[in-house]
Amino acid sequence: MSLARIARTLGLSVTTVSRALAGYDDVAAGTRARVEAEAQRIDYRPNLTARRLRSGRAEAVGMILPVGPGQFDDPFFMRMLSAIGPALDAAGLDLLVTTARPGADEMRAYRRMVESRKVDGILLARTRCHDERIAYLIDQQFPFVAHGRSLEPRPFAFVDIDGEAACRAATERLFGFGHTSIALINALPMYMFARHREAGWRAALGTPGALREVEPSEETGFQAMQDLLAREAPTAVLCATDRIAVGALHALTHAGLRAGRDVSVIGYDDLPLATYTDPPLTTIAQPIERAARRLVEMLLARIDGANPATLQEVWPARLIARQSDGPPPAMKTENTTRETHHETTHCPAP
Amino acid sequence: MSLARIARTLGLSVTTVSRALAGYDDVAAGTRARVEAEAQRIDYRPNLTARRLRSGRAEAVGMILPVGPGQFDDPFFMRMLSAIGPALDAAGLDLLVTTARPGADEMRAYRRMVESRKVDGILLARTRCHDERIAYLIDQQFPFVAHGRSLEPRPFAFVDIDGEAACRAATERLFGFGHTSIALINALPMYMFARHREAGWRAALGTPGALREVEPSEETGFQAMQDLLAREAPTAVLCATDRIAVGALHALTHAGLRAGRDVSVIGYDDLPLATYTDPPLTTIAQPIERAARRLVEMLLARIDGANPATLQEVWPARLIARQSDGPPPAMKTENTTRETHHETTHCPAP
DNA sequence: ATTGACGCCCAAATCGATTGGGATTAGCCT
DNA sequence: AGGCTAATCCCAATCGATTTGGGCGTCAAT
Repeated sequence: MSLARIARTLGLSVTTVSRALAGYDDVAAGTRARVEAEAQRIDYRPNLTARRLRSGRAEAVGMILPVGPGQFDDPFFMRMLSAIGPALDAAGLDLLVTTARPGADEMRAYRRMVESRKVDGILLARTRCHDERIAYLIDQQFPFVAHGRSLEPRPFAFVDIDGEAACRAATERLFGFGHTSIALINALPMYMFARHREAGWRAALGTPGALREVEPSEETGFQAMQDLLAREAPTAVLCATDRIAVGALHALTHAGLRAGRDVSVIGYDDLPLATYTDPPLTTIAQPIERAARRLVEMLLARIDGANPATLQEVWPARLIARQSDGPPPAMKTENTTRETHHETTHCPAP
Repeated sequence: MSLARIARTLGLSVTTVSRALAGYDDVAAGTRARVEAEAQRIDYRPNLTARRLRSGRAEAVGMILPVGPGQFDDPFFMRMLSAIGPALDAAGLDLLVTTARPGADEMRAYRRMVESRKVDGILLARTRCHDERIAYLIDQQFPFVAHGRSLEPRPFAFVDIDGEAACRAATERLFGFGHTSIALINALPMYMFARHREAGWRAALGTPGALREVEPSEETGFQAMQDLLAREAPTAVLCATDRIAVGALHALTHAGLRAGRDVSVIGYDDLPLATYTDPPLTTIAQPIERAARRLVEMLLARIDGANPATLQEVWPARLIARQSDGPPPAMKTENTTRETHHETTHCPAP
């Protein structure tokens, strides 16, 4: 309809109009000017579908959001989407979002996305230690990048945050306060990030304490903390996510304990909320937005055929000290120099 | 490549293969069986791009997420996305997500989406009283449905939650406790939902109290509450969102006051978090997921040409009573029957 | 035997943009 | 004049599926 319309109006062939607009140099300057003027006049937009059919490229990337009880409103994906959006926009790519509940549904969603050729590449988040999705995409040689590592032996492109170093630093901070047994309420060990956080916790000097593994949410954090209080009664607890930490804080309140005084709590994610818990939550901040932008860059490179082994980055996280941690009760009076609100500590790389 | 491949393998024409697969009745039963078997064998998937080009339909709907400081991780959109996903899936539609920061950027994103014909319809959320996006889409006669109403005089399809009735019920509940002056920390009045919540607050019996209007977040809720405490010192505060309420609760703690005893707080949204604040937050729950599914149904109807005036629904919200509200301090001893955890009250329709 | 009526199948056009391989013309050289 | 090059422009094929408008047998009715 459209290229043809310009061609008809100007008495040219569709070919010439197309080439004029595409910048070929076998179009006379005057002709090109006429074409451009007319295109401007009728506000011409190439039909993307036609272009896609011809070029074989979808000019879109896909992302599959896990949905289901407990994770339907995980703030994490929203932050990623927000950062990915503008980056893709700049590259002229669309973002196709599909949802799938973990399980059989999920692989079907990936297969459909790959086979239908609706997208040129896929963004994958919340990687798992043994990740069927990653194996499938590598098998298919389909371009993708992951937020997070995996135990998959074949190389793939990823950006990850160094949760191990961050958790080691957080645990050492707690040991530094004088705690002797530090519990970890972790995410399920199927998630790669959980494994890294646990490794950091274990790598810290001193004896690690009790471990709980839950699907992260306020509810599960609450329950895990209640359970810890009833059994091991730790004086410090590292939580794999802020949502877990919120539940844990509530469990403390519920038990008549005060976080930061009776029991230290450190979270992970630095949700906006974390400043406004009671007490404000010491937590670990990840540069999700920057990571998301880098993921898009990498995906473009992968689509252009870049070697995935050269596209692997691990970025540092940083600890945001607030008031939910401190010396254990027995030592309370000894240590008077508390961290100040919003102090920032950079975790060292491993 | 594909239909043609089946045709070549079977010695048929592309036409016949297409018609066999599409269920036309001018294909012999045996031929159809052979075609279907072969399609199965090579796992045939029609090329969507080609189908789209031919049919002129994009088989996709779009949604534009507002991004920018303060709202980048609003849980609201994530919940909508989660519910929209499966519904679209069932209808065979893709979801194209774009991001835009409010302002000039935003309208450009809408225009691009409409003009490029990348989508057949648009889902629009967080409506504003005077909403340029709605006006534009109506002007263009482009199918869309909104989550929320607007002051736009021309009819358009929407599902909205009756925030007015909900807020009136919440305010009356507070009056019922014996509060005499009830403040409202509202969202900015440009948002239609804010206007409705304010209307409900005003419609309740008794004298309304102080009003604050903020871009909803924990931070702004915190500041507004501090300001209220310094000036009007209300004994009850209704918050337009749970994020505001979280900030408000923190401001109370900060001031040495206890929510639910010294000052009553009611939120709105029933985030998963709300159960785990201190004290657990009395709030208003919206059926976002069901609404999102209905929005998809409506959008399909609109794409098929349905009259938007017949696609307008307002659904009730319900109050979830927890422990952040109760009688004002002076009357504390009189009232001993407190609402129990998780009690549910249905708000009457207006 | 002619005429319909089916039953089954196919060629070709179509959607809109892109592209390889010419075609045409003018200008220049020998 | 014949030959060549360069500058412009266009034909036709292509991407893959859908759809229009028949074509060609076969069989029954007239």
